[in-house]
Amino acid sequence: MTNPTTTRDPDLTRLRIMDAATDLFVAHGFSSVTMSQLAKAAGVTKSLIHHHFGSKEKLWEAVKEHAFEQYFRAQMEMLQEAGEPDAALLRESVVAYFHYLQANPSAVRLFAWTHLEGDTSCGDMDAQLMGAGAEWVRQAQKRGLLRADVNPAHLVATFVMTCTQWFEARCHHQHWPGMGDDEAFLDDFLKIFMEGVVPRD
Amino acid sequence: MTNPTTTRDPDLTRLRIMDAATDLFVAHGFSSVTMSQLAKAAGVTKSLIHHHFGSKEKLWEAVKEHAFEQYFRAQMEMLQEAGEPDAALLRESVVAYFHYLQANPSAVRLFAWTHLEGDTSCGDMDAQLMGAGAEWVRQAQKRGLLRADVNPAHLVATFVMTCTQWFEARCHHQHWPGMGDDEAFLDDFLKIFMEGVVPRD
DNA sequence: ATGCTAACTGGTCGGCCGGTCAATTATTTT
DNA sequence: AAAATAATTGACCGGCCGACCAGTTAGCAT
Repeated sequence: MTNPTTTRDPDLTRLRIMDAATDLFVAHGFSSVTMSQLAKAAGVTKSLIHHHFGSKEKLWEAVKEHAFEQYFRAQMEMLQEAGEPDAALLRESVVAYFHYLQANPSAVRLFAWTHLEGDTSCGDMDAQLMGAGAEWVRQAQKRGLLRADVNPAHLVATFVMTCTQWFEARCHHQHWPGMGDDEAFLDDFLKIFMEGVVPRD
Repeated sequence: MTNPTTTRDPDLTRLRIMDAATDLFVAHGFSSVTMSQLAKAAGVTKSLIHHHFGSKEKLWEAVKEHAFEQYFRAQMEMLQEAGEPDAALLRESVVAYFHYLQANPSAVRLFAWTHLEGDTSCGDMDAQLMGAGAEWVRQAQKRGLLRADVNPAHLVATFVMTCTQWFEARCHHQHWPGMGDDEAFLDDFLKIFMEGVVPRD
C-alpha cells in the first residue's frame, strides 16, 4: 500500500514550488522576486528549485504556461457550452467572462506582466480562442442577430479588453469619483455594449 | 554672454538622465533595470545619478511624476478646449484620447507598470481628471443628449479603459486573426460605443 | 539485499547590485 | 583674486544575486 506520510513526493514538491512562485511572480513580477524568496515561500531549498526547473527563468515560463493553459481550457469550455449564437447569449458570454476574471485575479495580473514583457508565447492559444469567438459572432451577424457592419474580431476585442482593463487597473480607477463596484460597472457597460451591437430596427 | 559649449550644465544632465531612465524603465520596468545600464544610457557615471536623484527609487518616482504631469496637462487641455457637451463632441473626445495614447506609447506603458506595482501616487490628478470628464457627461445627460441611465463615471471609464487596453496589450492582440489596424478598430469601437450612449428615439 | 536513480541539502562561488566617498574640476559668489 | 559651492569622476564597499556542486538519503527495480 502507499504510505500517506511518505517523506518524498517530487510531484507535490513541484506543485508547491509552482504555487509559491505563482503567488510571488503575480504580486511582484519576475525580476524583483529572488530565488531565496521563492525557496522560503515554497518551503524548500534554492537548489531544489534548480533541480526541478533548471533556472529562475524556466520556472517563470512554467508558471506562465500553466496559467495560460488553465485560462485557455476555461475559455474553450465556455465557448463550447454556448449554443446557437444570438444577442442574449453574447450578453451571457460577457457576464461569464467578466466573472471569470473576477474570480481569477492572478490570471489577469499574469497577463499584464507578460504583455509588458512583450511575451507572445501564449499567442497561438489566444489566437485560436479569438478566432473561435469571432466566428461565433460572424454567425450571429449572418442571421441578422447582431449588427453586421463591425469586424467580429473588433467586437469581441472590445468587451474582452474592457473586462481585462477593469480588473488590471483596478487599483487605479477604484479611487475615481463616482465609480461603482464590479457589478454596477458591468451593468452599465452591458447597457452601452449591448445597445451598440444589436441591429437597429 | 552665455557660452554655448559650456562644459557643465546640470539641468541638461538631469534631463539626459531622466530621458534615458524613462526609456529604460518604460521598456523593462523598474526592477530589471540597473544603475549601470542607466548610467551608460545617459552617458554619465552612476555616482552622478545618485548626486542628482539620490537613489534608483527616487529616479523612478521622478520619471513617473514627470510623465503623469505631462499626461494630466494634456488631458486637462483637451477637456477645457471641449465646448458644450453633446454626443458629437464625446465622439471627438474619444478619438482625441485614442490618438493621444497612440502618439505617446511610453505613457501607456508607464501607467501599466504603475498599475501592477499598485502605485496610486497619480491618484489625485487622475481623480480630478475623471471627475471633470464625468461632470461633462452628466451635463450632456441632463440636456438629453446622452442616455441618462448609465453612471457618467462608468461611461467615461468604458472608453478610457478600452483605448488604454488597446495600446497596452497591443503585442498580444495584434496577432489575433481578423484584427485590423488602429484606425479600423477605433472606427468599429466608435460604432458600438456611440450607438450605445446616445438616447433611443 | 543490493545497487541505481532521482530527490534533496548545505556550503560556496564569482559577479554584479545599489550605494558611498574622497578627490578633482567647473561655476558662482563675494 | 579668492573663497565657497556645486558638478562630476573613479575607485571602492558590503551584500546579495543566481547558480553550481559534492555529498546524503529515500524510493524503486531486480
